[in-house]
Amino acid sequence: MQYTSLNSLNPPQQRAVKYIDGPMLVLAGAGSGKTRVITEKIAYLVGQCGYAPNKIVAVTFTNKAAQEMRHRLSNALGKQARGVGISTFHTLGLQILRRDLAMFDLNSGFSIFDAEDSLGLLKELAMHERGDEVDIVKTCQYLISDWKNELLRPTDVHKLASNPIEVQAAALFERYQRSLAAYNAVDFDDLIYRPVLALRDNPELLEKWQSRVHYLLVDEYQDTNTSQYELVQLLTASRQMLTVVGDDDQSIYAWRGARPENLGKLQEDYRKLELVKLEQNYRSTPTILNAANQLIANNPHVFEKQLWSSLAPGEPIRIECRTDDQDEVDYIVDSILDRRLRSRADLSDFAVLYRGNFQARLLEMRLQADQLPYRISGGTSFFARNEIKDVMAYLRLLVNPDDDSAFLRVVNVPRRGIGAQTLETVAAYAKNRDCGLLSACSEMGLYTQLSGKAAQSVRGFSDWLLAKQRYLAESPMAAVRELLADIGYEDWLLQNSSTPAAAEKRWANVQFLLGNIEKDLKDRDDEVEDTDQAIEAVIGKLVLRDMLERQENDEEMDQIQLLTLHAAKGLEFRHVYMMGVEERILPHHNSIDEGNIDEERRLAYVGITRAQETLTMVYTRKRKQHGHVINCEPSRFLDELPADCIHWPQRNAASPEANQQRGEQTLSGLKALFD
DNA sequence: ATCCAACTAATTTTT
DNA sequence: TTAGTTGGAT
Repeated sequence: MQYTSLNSLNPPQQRAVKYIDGPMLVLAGAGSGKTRVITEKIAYLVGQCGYAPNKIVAVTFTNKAAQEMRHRLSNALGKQARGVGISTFHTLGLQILRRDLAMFDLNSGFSIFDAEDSLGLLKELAMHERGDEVDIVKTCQYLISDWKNELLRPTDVHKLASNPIEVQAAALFERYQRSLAAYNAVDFDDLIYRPVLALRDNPELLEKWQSRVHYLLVDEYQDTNTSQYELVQLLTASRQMLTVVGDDDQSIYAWRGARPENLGKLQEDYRKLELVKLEQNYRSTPTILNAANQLIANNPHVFEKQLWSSLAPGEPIRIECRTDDQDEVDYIVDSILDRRLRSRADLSDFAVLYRGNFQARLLEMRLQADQLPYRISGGTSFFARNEIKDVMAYLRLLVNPDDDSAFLRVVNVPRRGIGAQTLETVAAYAKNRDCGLLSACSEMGLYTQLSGKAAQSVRGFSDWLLAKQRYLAESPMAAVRELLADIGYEDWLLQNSSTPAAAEKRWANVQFLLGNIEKDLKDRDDEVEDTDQAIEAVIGKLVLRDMLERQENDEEMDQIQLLTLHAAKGLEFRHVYMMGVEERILPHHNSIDEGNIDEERRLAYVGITRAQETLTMVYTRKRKQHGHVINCEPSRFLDELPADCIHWPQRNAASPEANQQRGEQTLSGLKALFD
């Protein structure tokens, strides 16, 4: 294998790729080619250093990033890329759990609860005893999640809990974990939490995984939380062979447990840590980079970094003041249309970035009125769709009869006349017998407590499901298709959708899901794996939204991109518009109150560094909020930008309020004269 | 079981 | 303002 591509790397990049003697931290500024460095390094490890592909593991946060890396690696490495373990933290954790089911008290086919399932379970546990309010339970859910990310066990938390809600959450935590175990289930956090706890106090298990991971690479390291970092540390403890890539200036997820200080902590934990900074940016004009540098210089830094670019200077950053939110949207759209003609850009070269999703609403209305195609970030993801959750719940239940969450979702889809009363009875019986709801349904004893009609429905449901379960083992796809046909799911969608067209789309979503499952099952057939467990593995992966083939260009490709600043991380666009660059929005008012302006500044930094050619920042004087008009002030971040990089015509222009005030003053002055 | 009215809360979001 | 949720009524 030839490594001509190494020559096209700049010197720091080459150093990052070629240093393989010990732990290394790559500080990769925005647009400095970090993904390229990671993939080249893997190729180098395999091609030049004799590492077996399957002894290398690369971890990312999202499936999208993992896919991208896999794709790029197969370009660099060809067939050998297949052996390299590229996965998300959660998938890696899943593998650890799956490898030693017994150690984790799990049975094959165990379920993975998503946030919704987990909230449902917590509600069940908390509200049963006391009529607690939903938002209290939600707070508990967050607390428990935080604790898991900090690797605290229920016993640790009992001592720690300081206020009443924490005490309650701590009590819930313990019962919650027990329930999950009873359901043969884990939640998302458990996928990392439980493996780490086990690796921590089980030397044999640790050694086993250390010998599986000879070299570890971690992407977006600034986003790791405590448990993820601990996993990294454990896996690399013996060999100390790791490369982590990150950028403290792009840490924008502290609010969900990320610990950017993990970057600095590496220097303490790996004494021989080698450091490389990637400061050459290949994305943006020097004007944009200077502004970004200057802005972020206001944040404290462990590692200093100066991005530079060898491109032509480029246009100044345009800062626009508009009278209100409608005017803001009109300006942006008009400006995009104008620029599209003048610089012969496609609509997809334009991105509008904002702090909160609500800001996209007006923009969407205007774009729709103008019939301009756009793509909006967020929205209900594929797996949040009801039809997908329904089918997934059926699959989960088939594979794991103890999954009560799935049972409850599915029991009346379609309506089977099994009401709340009946379910109460089943649940009570199941609790008594210490078994899952579905198992309870096949016990004779239950039917002494149910009336004829209810008993018949429940019986029918459970017998039918058990038959499908048997069928699933011999012919998974046929079983699933038959199941959906039996319940008349297509018709059910038709009845439960607003329009026939919507129903058709939802049914198409289901077909898409089935297609992906089928494909993944086939892929598994090629490799040597237990067919019996294949469907279980496929469903487990599906819950993690892994392996799903992107449903690409079902519509137009040339669309204006509408994104939150968070969603924009990692992307780039020729022309970027940042809207609502105002106090209380871009430094968000909650962050102002809590005093963490730094993360908001990083958010602005991420936004600015998305732009390749031009950047326009817009703020308004007034905007409607919750139905009321409020006055706005330009963001403090605008004042932090260097004057020679910006074009700000309306800077210090008197605001209407100031004018009005002045008017009132003269008026009162006149009054005083008369008095 | 289903539907409607009233009430509430309103950053960011992946797995 | 609006969307989503909850509780009550039919």
